[in-house]
Amino acid sequence: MPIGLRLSRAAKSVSRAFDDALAGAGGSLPVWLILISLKSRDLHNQRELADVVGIREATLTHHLNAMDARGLVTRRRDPGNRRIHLVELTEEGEAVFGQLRGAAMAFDQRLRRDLSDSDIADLERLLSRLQSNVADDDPR
Amino acid sequence: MPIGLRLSRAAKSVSRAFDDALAGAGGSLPVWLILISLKSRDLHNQRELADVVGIREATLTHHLNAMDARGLVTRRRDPGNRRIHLVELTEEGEAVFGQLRGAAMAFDQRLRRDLSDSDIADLERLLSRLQSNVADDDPR
DNA sequence: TATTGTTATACTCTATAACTATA
DNA sequence: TATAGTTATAGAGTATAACAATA
Repeated sequence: MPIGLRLSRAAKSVSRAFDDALAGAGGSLPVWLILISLKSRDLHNQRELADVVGIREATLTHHLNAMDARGLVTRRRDPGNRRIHLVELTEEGEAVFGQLRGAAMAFDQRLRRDLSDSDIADLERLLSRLQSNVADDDPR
Repeated sequence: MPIGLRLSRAAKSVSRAFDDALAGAGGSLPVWLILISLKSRDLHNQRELADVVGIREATLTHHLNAMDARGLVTRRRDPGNRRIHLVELTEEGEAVFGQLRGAAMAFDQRLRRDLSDSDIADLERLLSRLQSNVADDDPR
């Protein structure tokens, strides 16, 4: 079987299970990616955030609007450069982040079941290889 | 980094590149999965086809409608059990299948670049493990 | 003019529920 | 009643293009 198809099928199963886990904790994959990016990286504008998450700026705006409506984030102008919107987590946003992190960690435990550290290292190495093998054709 | 996130990111990159490759050959992932399933398996009804592809029956009907409109497949009643619709490739469907197979094989070559047979075997083993680790929660 | 982000719009994939036809 | 498939509808995620605000 083509390795792309194999990866695609595994990723579909795993992604769906992960989506379910995140949904059970009040989130979704894009919301989780946005929250964890905001928490763990020093991002200077929405363009960088969109890049990290792997989506377009307009798509990010769409998600931020929904997260704003849910009270998870606020956007305010950067006084130093008023074109830039500083995205910040609200208290509710922090709470949801904690929930999702818990769900993601539990999911990770389940995923790693029966896998040794060296298995994980192999997997990460192989996934990185695959990713770099298509990188030239995936400039998004 | 959580292994689910790592897989998710790799799969996103690879899937997008694969989608692009298939789109360049006149198809898409679901169309390719449906065509290859029809060609390589002995399926008895649409329920089985949907299962193999990993989608719902109604979702499959949606794709078959589009493929029918494009002239890739025909559906006719099974004379032995008129509830069953036999899905068959048209000449055009065969041609598109060939195109997509070519694109998929070329993509696979690119994906395997610098990977040994044993790397591929490792990857398949690890992906299978991940898949089985979430299988109980992914009955779709 | 260039940069940052939003709005408007639309597409793809997916799903659930209700339905038709057949057994 | 049960099975096979379709239709109707909707929702999530994504994208492009045109726009407004700021520099």
